[in-house]
Amino acid sequence: MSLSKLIRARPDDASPKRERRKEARPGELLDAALDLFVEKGFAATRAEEVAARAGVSKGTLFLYFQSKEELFKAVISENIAGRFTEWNAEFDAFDGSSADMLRYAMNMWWERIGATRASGITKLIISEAHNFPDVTAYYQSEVIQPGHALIRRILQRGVDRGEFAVTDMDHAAYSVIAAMVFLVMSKHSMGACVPAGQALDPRRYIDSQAAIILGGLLVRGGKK
Amino acid sequence: MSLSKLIRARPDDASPKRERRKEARPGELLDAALDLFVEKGFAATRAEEVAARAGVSKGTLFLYFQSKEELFKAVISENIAGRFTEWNAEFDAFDGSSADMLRYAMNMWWERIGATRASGITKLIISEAHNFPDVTAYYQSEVIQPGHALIRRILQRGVDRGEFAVTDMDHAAYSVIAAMVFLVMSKHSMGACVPAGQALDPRRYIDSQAAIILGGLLVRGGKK
Amino acid sequence: MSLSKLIRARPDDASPKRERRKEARPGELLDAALDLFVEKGFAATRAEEVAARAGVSKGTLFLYFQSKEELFKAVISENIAGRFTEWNAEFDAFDGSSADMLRYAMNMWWERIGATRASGITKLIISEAHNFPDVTAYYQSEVIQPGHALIRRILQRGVDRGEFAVTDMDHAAYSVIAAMVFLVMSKHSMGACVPAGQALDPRRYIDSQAAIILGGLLVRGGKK
Amino acid sequence: MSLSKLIRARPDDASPKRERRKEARPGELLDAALDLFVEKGFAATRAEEVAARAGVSKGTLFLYFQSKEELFKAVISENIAGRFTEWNAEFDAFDGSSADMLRYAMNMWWERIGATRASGITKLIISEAHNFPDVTAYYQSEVIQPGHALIRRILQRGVDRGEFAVTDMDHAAYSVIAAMVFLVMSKHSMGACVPAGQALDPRRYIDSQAAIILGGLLVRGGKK
DNA sequence: GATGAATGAGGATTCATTCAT
DNA sequence: CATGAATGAATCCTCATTCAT
Repeated sequence: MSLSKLIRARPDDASPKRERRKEARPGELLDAALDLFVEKGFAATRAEEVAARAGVSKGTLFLYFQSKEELFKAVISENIAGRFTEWNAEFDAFDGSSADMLRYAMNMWWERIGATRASGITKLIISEAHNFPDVTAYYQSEVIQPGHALIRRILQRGVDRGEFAVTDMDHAAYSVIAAMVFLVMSKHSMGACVPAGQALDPRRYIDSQAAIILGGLLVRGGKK
Repeated sequence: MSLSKLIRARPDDASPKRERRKEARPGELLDAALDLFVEKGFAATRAEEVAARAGVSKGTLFLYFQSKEELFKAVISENIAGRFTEWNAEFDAFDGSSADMLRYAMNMWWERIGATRASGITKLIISEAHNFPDVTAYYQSEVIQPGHALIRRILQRGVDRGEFAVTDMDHAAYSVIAAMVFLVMSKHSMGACVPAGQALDPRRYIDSQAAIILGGLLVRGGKK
Repeated sequence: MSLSKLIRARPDDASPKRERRKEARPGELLDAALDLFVEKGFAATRAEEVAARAGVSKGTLFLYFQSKEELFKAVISENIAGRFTEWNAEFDAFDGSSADMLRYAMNMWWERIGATRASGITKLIISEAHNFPDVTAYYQSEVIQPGHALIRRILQRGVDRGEFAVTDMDHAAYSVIAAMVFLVMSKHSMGACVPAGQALDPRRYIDSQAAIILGGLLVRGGKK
Repeated sequence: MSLSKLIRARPDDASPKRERRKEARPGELLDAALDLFVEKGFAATRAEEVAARAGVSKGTLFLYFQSKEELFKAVISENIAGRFTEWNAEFDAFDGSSADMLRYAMNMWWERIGATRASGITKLIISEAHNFPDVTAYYQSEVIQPGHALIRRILQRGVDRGEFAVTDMDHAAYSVIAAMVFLVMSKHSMGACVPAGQALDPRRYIDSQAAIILGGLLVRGGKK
């Protein structure tokens, strides 16, 4: 065994660097960060690993992001928070019944968030938010609030159009959120709480939850 | 210098430290640990904090528990794992219908676990299990397995007595677990995912979930 | 796994206590200490282990010995230092030639020290003395000095009786000590520096070293 | 908050700390480590002290060496293990009699190891090997084995050329090693076992030991 | 005398972050 | 812009020693 083998070549578990792209972009860092945070947890992911997976050096990460927490916020922004504008616009243009709109919203969430890597963010927030108050605050104001607003908006539309009868708007919105949270949990974390691997079918779960929720909302005799 | 000079004549001098002592120490430590783990997370809680809250020094904690992880396992044992014997005995003696038995089980869980500090353990496992494989393994074998067995046992009893028609035992058991996990999450972690504080009424949630589950289990025309 | 198994029953590796003798004596502690110190090293032996092997509690050890270092000194005293009086007396009474006296001394050392557990003390001093200055000082004054004096005394007797011609007394004494140190090292520590297990025959080594030393001391034509 | 706000515009503020940097760091650390390990013992030397003597911070040490034990191995490699290749080459080219070769080897060892700081390593192994099995194993395979092989090689050459008559190769090799170990011990550790400071003359000791060993090896009437 | 519960100083190692190049 | 060498705060755990009982 030679001396050189006894000297740390490189920080221990720096993942195999992908081919360095000349113009390493913040985007690649965000990508790598999302993967690693979801895979290993936020606290357990080392900044250097993120940099390595993005094919840049540790220093570069901090060139673009002030801190690991800011990186997390940016990941949230990139994958969820920053898309509300687009989603809101989409709903502005929606033309069908409010029941369809709600079903559409829930399915769209599944397609664009729930079924994608982005769903891991929700899991991360649930798991680790406690230790990172800044991130929690950011998530509250940039995701929870707009998300809740979006749902209320659909419900309000139903009420305004005489389709829904809503007594407690918050509670109704909450039912929708609960379904989504539940799907995320069963996808990411329930492993530890469930013995075998019988996964829930998400589409069917969404449909059945939507049906239950609408059952409680629809004006009797009104349009479906 | 002769041997006799090396043997001490009398205690040297009184230092300024001494404290009380008991044998209820482990209990006090487990108590403090549960509180702090739930409040701050397992990883984020320092061993010394646990000791301090129990009113002892750091060293004392390690006198009773080999490591922080062992302490966690002991917390799990004390609050959940160690109580399955008692619960199993209770169900041995249960006399009513299997539907009542299931409702009773779910409500009992809420009273003894869900509504108590112990529910925090489930949250901890969901949040941090990933980083502590030993603890996860312990929880799997000492909580998940026996818990699952207990539920299956109730379902099997229903089948054996002609009350339930169960096609997929695992899936049915899973529905029960899902309800409990959901309650725990909404109590401990959903804060981050829900805007206002409209808490779900756990009793009603349990009742409604039990109704839904039983709706899928009961033999038509059979005894309720 | 029950809670009680998760709580440390007893300090980890406290050896199996021998049957507690009603009158645990310092002697048993010294015995246990010598064994353990030689086996594991002084620093690496925990006070509690010594106590356990002696069948008493940790507290009792400190009742008899002010500190672990004092215990070490007492071990030295008991096994080596304290026996010089007896040895000196023995040599006062010695009647043969000085060459025989030297051979006798070297062989006696082997029988009473080198071949016994006590030889481990020399090894300990060589290995660990550096970190325990008090012990070193004690060993110097209670073993090295009297031992050296004893050897010089033999040499001086040879000179006084016209048997030896000694030019450098210290150097001559040193040759004797070197032989003994070498035997101890080869018995206790050389393992790490020697590949196979071809042990040196100590008796023959002593004889040959004695012959060499005497070859340098004896007056030509004088009595052997 | 938009994504662009999360990306840092400029470095925040200059903190009051910065130091020099090089790539000769490992060497400086190995140097400092050898000094301190020999001076205070391996276990008794704190990692931070090594770093401080090398003029760097604690963290820097662990940047280059995975652990204190790896640092020790690297010290061994740098000072002894890594030099066997060179030594073997030197002996490949040796041209004189095998007796000269043996004398040369012993003297060369003294010059390059025995008389230098590197000799402290042997002492460390003898003293502390017991508590660090990994280091012991490394030393065995990287120093003891090749060293023994080197000596046997010289002896075998003597036999092959009809110069030596060797009955027990291991025992002969062992005699050579014993001389070297003895010198190391008298230099580093015997202090504790010898009263005054009359140091042995190493050169003369080596010569006399070589003579004795060769006395037992040389074929009578053969070439010297 | 004995006990053993309690203490707390001491040290290796990790990793986010900085900054000279 | 990018690098990566350097930093040092933070934390678990051990074990000699004390002292109330």
